[in-house]
Amino acid sequence: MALSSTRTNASRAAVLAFLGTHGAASRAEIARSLEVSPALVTKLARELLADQLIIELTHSPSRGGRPAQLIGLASHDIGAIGVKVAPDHLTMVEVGIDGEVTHVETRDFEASSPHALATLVTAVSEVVKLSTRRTQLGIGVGIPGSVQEQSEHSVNSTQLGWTNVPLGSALQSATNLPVLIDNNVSALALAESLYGTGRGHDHFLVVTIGSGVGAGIVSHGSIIRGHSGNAGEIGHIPVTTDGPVCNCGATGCLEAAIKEESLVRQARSAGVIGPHDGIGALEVRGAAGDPRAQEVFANAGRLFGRAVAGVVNTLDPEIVIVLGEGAASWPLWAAGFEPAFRPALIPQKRGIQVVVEGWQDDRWAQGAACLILSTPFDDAGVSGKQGHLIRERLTTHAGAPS
Amino acid sequence: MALSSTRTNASRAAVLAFLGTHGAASRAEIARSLEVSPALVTKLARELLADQLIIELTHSPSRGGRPAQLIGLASHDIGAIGVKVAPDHLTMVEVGIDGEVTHVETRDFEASSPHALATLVTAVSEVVKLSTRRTQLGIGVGIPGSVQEQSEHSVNSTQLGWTNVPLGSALQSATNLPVLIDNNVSALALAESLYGTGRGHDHFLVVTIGSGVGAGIVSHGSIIRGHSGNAGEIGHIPVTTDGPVCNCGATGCLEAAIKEESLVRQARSAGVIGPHDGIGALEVRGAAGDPRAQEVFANAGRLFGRAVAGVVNTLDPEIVIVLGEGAASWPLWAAGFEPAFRPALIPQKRGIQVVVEGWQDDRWAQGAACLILSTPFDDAGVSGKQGHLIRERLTTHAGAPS
DNA sequence: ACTCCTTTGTTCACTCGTGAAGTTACTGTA
DNA sequence: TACAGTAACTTCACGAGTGAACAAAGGAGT
Repeated sequence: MALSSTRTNASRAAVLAFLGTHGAASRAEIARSLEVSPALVTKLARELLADQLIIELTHSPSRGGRPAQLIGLASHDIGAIGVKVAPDHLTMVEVGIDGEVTHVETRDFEASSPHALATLVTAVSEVVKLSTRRTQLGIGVGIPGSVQEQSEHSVNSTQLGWTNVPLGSALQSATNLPVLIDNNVSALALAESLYGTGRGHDHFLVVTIGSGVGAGIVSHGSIIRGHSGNAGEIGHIPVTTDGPVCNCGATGCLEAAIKEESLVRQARSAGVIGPHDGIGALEVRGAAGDPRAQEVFANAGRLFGRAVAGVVNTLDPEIVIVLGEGAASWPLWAAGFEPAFRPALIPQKRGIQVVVEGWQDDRWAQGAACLILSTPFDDAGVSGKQGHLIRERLTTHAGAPS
Repeated sequence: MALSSTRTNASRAAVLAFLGTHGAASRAEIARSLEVSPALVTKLARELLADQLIIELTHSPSRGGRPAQLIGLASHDIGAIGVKVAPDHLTMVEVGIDGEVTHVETRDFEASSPHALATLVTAVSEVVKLSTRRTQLGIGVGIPGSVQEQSEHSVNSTQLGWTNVPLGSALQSATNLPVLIDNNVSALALAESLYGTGRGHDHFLVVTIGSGVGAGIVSHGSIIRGHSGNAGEIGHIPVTTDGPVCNCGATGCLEAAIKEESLVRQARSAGVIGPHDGIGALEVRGAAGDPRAQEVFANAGRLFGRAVAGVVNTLDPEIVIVLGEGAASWPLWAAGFEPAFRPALIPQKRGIQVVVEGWQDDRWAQGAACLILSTPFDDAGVSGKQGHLIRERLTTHAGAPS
């Protein structure tokens, strides 16, 4: 076994990952989805069967031809760890290879503390240790910021106040698992394309609203990261000529105008909520029918709508997915969003579908875990050495108990 | 030969195209640029030498190791035709495989005429017939609009008033050459990445100003086209809440505010130029120092700067290239552009390079020709059957005269 | 029951491309 | 002048993946 581990056999891993994310499938279906020849899938399936990594299931009813022989994973006891790093808390999840979250854990965290890195490593290590799953493929981390050298170590994030923090190598040496780190919204987009609404769409946009504003861009089936990993920073699209000064230094940024903190400030100074009330109180007011509260959201919706329209015109996605803490109060946003958004699109795009997803807090962390689960599909090998390790774990340790 | 033509040998074509676009190079350099192994280049070079498609040139001086043996194309008498289709005129060029324009021809054209298609086909056929070049790889066409099914036939363009015009098949059957059609700005971006400033950059933005406003997006080395081929329509980013009604039906579109026609209208109603003067007169006024004319351009520059800043924040390109008829008067635009653009960027991007290219009118058509010249590099085979034909022509007909 | 059609899955010969190891031909240094 | 260092190129054995042809297993119409 030690000798044969040199050959990584990328497509073996891809087949396993496909069966995990998609569920049982026929050889023909796998070949079509992974865009390889049926001949290859036959060969791979034979090998994987011999290694007891997959099993043959029932035949599915024929649709005018030979009925398909479904194959599925021999063991679903495979998964990954996902970590969301926020300025004030950590969320860690364990997910199965089918994307389902099986364990959630949230802890307070102070990103600006000098012990932040050590605290994070300890917390993640504990989650790894506590896991009952037989095989963990790796640890995915989503951060509000960018990563130098995709899949490599150092992390930069203005929101966290981190510059060149060697998060990757620290986690890796502590847990002995492969580690991938990426921007949190990009990770979310990845999750949508594997398990969510983005499935089957080659071009879509994930936009998030909440404590910040961001976008994950999927084009031609893969994530757009940009030259320095900063793609998707739609929070700093200029939308007004006045408005508050953003912490990026500019005036009129989308984010400065519509992030939660800003909505709260507007509402407080207008006397809609008390000087110590937060976004929750504002939402309650709006839902209860207070027109001044509703106007705060509607105004944010209008600005957001115009900005997103610009992005849609520029990138031509097939659908737009709205996510984030703020999505919970979308009905309030929508009053301003829809009338601002649609008319500002080019005519061909005015019918574009906008999907608002119910928000669960663990979604970010689940997205981070998808960094791991999606590597086997990464033809270009962007994930480099870590990706290699993940594929190796998948094709080696994922067999049925013998 | 007929038998061996079944194997297309994609990388043979890629090597030839690389030598054409890049100039003579060593095997090692080719391997690095095309991201293949040196072993493969050795093998391919041997074959191509045997077929007399390439020749060995001088050794280049060593830089501390074995000196590189340069190889170059046996014949540079290879080229392509590029066609720019505008509402009122056609520009056709012949370019060499090195990207140089060797022949230009412009004709009046009425896109809305019922005979438009026939006229276009005749004009292009004549250029093909007149060509003295021994091998034409194909015909590239750039249109202001989108193409259904990349590399296939039918064309949609609101600017031309065309819906599902079978331009591709018409040109192909008339000339018996491979034909590729694409959006004109995307084609321009392709030209920049092959022969221009974009060379060596994996992420850049080409923005054009003039009778319209558009963008070509290159990300991770390839053109972003979007779900329905409409990516890059930055002309309809909303930038003002008032402003003239755009012909897309919306109010406040970038294009409606800053296209030439709009600048002229503003200048006329302000009395800066006479009621029958055009953009040329306005530029002369501005260059001569008329502050009112300068303000028209500066205002356009401001709007443009803010919009482009939003796009840069969203896509994180490495450089921005400004092109188009309007680029000739860039100094006038710049007065408004720079102070609006830089501060609106996220801090990491404030140093981004903006390159303004001197404008030649045949540039669009040259870009279109690059659709043909770039196909050998198209790994994914987006260009489909036509791409196949082009590669075949390149590896078959491109030999030295025997 | 028979034929035709459709779709799935398999076999086989073959090409493309690679990694590893070695060879060639220079520059720079003791 | 010998030696190490460096980079370009070559050879070779091997694996991954494919196209083409075929076999298998059903449905639908007659």
